[in-house]
Amino acid sequence: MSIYRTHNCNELRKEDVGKKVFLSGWINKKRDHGNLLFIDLRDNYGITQCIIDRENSNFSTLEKMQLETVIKVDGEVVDRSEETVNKDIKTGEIEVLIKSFDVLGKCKELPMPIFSDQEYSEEIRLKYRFLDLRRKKIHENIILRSKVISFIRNEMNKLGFLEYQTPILTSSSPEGARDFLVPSRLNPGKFYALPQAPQQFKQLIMVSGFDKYFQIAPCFRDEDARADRSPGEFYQLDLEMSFVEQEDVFNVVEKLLVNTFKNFSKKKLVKEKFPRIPYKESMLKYGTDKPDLRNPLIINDITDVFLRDDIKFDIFKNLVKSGCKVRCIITKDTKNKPRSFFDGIDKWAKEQGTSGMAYFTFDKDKEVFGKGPVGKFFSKEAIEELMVKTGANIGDSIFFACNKEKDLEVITALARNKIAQDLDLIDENIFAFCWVIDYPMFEKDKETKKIKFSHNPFSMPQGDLDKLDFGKPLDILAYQYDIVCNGIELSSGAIRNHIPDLMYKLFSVAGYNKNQVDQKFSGMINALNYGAPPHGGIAPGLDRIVMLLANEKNIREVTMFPMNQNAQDLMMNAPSDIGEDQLKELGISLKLKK
RNA sequence: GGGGGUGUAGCUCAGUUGGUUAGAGCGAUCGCCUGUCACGCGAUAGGUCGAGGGUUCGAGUCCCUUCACUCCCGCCA
Repeated sequence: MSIYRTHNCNELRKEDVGKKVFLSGWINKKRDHGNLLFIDLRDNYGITQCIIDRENSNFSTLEKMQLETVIKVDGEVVDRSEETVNKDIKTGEIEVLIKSFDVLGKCKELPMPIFSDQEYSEEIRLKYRFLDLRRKKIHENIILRSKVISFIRNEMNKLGFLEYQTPILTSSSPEGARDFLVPSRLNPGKFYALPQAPQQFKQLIMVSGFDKYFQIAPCFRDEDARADRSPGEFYQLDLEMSFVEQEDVFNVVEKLLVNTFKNFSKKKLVKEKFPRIPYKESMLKYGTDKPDLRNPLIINDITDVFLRDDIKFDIFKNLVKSGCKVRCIITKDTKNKPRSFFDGIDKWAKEQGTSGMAYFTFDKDKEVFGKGPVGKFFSKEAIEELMVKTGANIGDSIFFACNKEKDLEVITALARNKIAQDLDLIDENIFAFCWVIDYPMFEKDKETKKIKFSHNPFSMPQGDLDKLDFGKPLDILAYQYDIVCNGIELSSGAIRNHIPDLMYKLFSVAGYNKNQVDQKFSGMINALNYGAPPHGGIAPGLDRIVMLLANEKNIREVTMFPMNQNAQDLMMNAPSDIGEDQLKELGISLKLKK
């Protein structure tokens, strides 16, 4: 038996009345009645009310104890009268009559209260993270995270995957995010990089013949933070399989995610077979490659209609002639919405730095007409064509904007969210998953205008490999796929290119010659020459999965010891200065910008 | 690198048009209280109003600079 406790703080029940017990934990709350003192004793498992009165010689010292002091209570379990039962806690039918107590850990005056639903500044929470983590909500989030991880490990094992570790100190790679670098003492002037993902290693594991790999893998990227993106480090459920096609990966991952989400959340999954949306279609219908399918609104391209002569909306017509497109969103049955709703959307769109959203409502007297400020520019026939094209009915409204395709995608995607919010169309109690598939292999860099890999340079191109047209690289699609849930990108993956010659060709399109490829990806390109199996995989972001399950908007709420937005650990004081001697040993001198 | 928000007691916040000695709740300290579970009641202490500069008879409040935190854009194969 432990010298500290016979039971934890969530264990004692009516049946235990009369038992002599030890409990240890934190003083969560005191209620001092002068001659009678209630103490809520808290540990990881729950809360037990302990009680002592003035008759006991320990009363006055216990009365003075700071909250959050760790004590051991020696007492007896006693029954509570019916009126004093607390139904909110599992131990609420009993209490522990304190005989004596010991202080196990003293506590200074607290910089932040533990027992409170208040919000606190991020700064103080992160500096005193060990206190913050005692609070109920985040304590439960972290436990949830642990349970999700162990559930996933178990599921992966059941699916025949084995977990392997890959190096943390590895080489810098030219594609992708900024690397975190680690100087090498034994190789002065040279640097390791922390892996942005175990991408090459997991492919090497396949070449090594292990068939099915997974890992709860730490990934390091030196990029700026967001609410759903930790600076520095995050975790992926990294997985890879040999002798598979896209479909095989989909089957495994759908099974895993459906089981996980069903097991840990009460929210309903809209579809257990995730819909598949080609990248191009997603950009058109949702304006983004991470569509929130809880939102029923869909974007339509109506550029053609603006070629008609009986539309007098000259601003848009002229833009269309110069190559712009027109896209719209139809809202169902919004005829009677107040003017403020429509103008609100337009005003909001202008605030987003666009030319705004035009709108009218499909209405009918003797014949159909457009009701609203710009309705008069559209003939009866033009309106009828719009209704056919968009599936709109009398009483529905149309919001539309005109711009170059890329800008138009951005604004219509934002408008789709905004309108859905205003009309309260998004069901918060569901998970809507989808696959986004058929990503283009390459894209044009906005600034340099050069061709670059749009996602993963190791992806396998689609189609007949002998007939790929490298003269039109932007038309080449890849076996590259993302999983999106409620508008959040959960993971991306691909069937990999395991054919060295093809790899060289694709890299040459992106501006790397054979030597550069050999040098930068030596381990992998070399391995592919010695009998590589066809393989593919994916890497769902673990932190984001837990965020969705815990219903949190910020990744720090599901991370035990996160850094702040400037990638500083306020509790441990990282990063920190280092001594001259350490620098000298590494052959490094600092030239800091002022 | 750029844009927005916030910064007042240990914590969470209020503070009017620029106007007397900057307030409240929680926490702390002291006192009272034997059935609370956000216990109750009374008192006390606690402030560089993020920092610096300016305007003004007078600045928590207006202006400029700067710092910190946060959200977003860029970035994140």
